[in-house]
Amino acid sequence: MSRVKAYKEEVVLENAMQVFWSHGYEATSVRMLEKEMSINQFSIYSSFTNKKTLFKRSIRQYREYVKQHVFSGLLQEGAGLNALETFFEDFLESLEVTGGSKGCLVINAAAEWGDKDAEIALEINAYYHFIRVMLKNLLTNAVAKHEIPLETDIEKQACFFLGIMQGLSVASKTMNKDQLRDYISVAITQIK
Amino acid sequence: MSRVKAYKEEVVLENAMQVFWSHGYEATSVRMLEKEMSINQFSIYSSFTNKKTLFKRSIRQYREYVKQHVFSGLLQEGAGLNALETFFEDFLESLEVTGGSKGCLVINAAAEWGDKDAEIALEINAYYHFIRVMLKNLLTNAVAKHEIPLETDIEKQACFFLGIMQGLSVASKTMNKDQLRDYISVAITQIK
DNA sequence: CTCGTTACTAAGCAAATGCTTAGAATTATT
DNA sequence: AATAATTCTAAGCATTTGCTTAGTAACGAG
Repeated sequence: MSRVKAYKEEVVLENAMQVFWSHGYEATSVRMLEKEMSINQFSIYSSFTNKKTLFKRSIRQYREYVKQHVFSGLLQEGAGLNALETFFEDFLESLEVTGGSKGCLVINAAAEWGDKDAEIALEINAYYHFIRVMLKNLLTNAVAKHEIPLETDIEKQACFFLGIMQGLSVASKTMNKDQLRDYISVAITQIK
Repeated sequence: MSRVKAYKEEVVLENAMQVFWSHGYEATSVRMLEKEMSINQFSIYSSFTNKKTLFKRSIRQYREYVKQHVFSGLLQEGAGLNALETFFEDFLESLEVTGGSKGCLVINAAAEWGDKDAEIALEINAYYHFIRVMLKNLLTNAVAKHEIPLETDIEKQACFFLGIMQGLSVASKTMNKDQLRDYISVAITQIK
């Protein structure tokens, strides 16, 4: 049935996500997108409707990305407090190479959009939900391993560490490594 | 000496700051600014050079604004842990009226700009410095009042609470009151 | 090979962007 | 009242914005 697409939506979407991640929504133009996606505007709009829809898809794509490239250690079967500490250490390590980080695409989106668009807010909350569930599993494991006290309020601590990650996302853009290390250190120490 | 300005720079700057606070840098157009500032483009450029300079001035203006309207309790002579707890409680209270908050202008700027512009990064760091100093004073008072342990690492805790505020700024845009309460509760409990 | 459907190219659209400018209006000084 | 300096009005500038469209190319089905 007719001509076939010369690109795969999943791969051009990944590229779009990277552009939005680097520049945010407003500062990303469709011209930038067509360059980085290596397709032209017609194809963008035919596959993704409009810029906002492409952005929503990028948020979902980002979630898949971090599952594989950022949170893999935290998502492993039985991951506990050690995994969390390693995650933060690795994050700090990755900083001295790059300088300031790009932060988290979704948290950047939350800062940029806030509550203004209901559909975007939905995507943001879905991402937060994913993080919170991941953290709750991890904390449950940590209790089972006796890494943290039995009476730990897991729901509460999951909200706390979600907030910590939101802080870390924006703090890592301008604050230096030592300050970030202090920040993380206090967050981890309090749960032991 | 010639014709006199029909506006005061300090008052139109305050208005400009409010627009940037509500919409961020990119999503704020010069047309929006001239409406809210009640002066036209010529006057904007003649008083503030260009959009970016106006934004930098707005960041400084915001610092003065929060000194009076947000952090007044924390800046009072001898303010300690009680003041900090009250601050967070008041913040939570203010949320159920508004729905999601606008967050902090400077933290929004950090999320939007990151490290990309050296001058903006400087303004952001100046603001962070102001917050950190305020927190250190507060924590020093708290130690003196025996509200928190004598051996408290004040530098470390100041970095921690600065991070907490960054997290709170973005979290308060989409997360609900109960989740935010959990987040704050853990942060406060750990220091006692 | 032809036909019908879909994808691609490239040009183009109106609207909005940040910023400038020519000319009129207003003021303190002389 | 005349002058010189500055502010204001409003139109206009080139460029960029998100998005569309007319024409052409590719491909599977018959």
